[in-house]
Amino acid sequence: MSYNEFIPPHPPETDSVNRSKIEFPEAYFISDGWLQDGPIENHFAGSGSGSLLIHEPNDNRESESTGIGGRYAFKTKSEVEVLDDGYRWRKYGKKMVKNSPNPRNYYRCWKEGCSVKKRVERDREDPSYVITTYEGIHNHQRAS
DNA sequence: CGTCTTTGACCAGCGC
DNA sequence: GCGCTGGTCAAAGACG
Repeated sequence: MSYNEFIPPHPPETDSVNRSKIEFPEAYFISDGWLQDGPIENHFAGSGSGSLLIHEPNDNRESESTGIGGRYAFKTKSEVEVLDDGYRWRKYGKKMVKNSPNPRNYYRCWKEGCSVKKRVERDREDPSYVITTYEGIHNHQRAS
């Protein structure tokens, strides 16, 4: 298993019946510095060291079509905060946030027309943890 | 030499 | 209205 196999989470298939259900058909997350394979919901259901912090699906139809949608935050244990997850990320900002001695980094998907953003920040309590927030949906396949 | 990060400045929203 | 705070821009430089 390598970092190249990591597929960032993306919003679940919209289910008109039960929107609150969280499904990540082929998403993975990082735990203890290693990639875990399998659906994210399985890991979060268990007692893994990673955890889903927030999940904010966007019910706006317009945003569904444009690919700008849900927001997902993950708290994972990892040495590195920037890794090759199959997408190319361009760092565009760094900021010191209040209430934390650690900087927060801002990344945007390299692909033009794809407005997916991610935000990486170390846990204030335990610096060995990294909090990653994904925002939006990739409107393209993973590009090497 | 091209690509990507760095970093301070800039901007917009919000509370006072 | 003003200043703080979080988010973004863009020029310059690091790095292979």
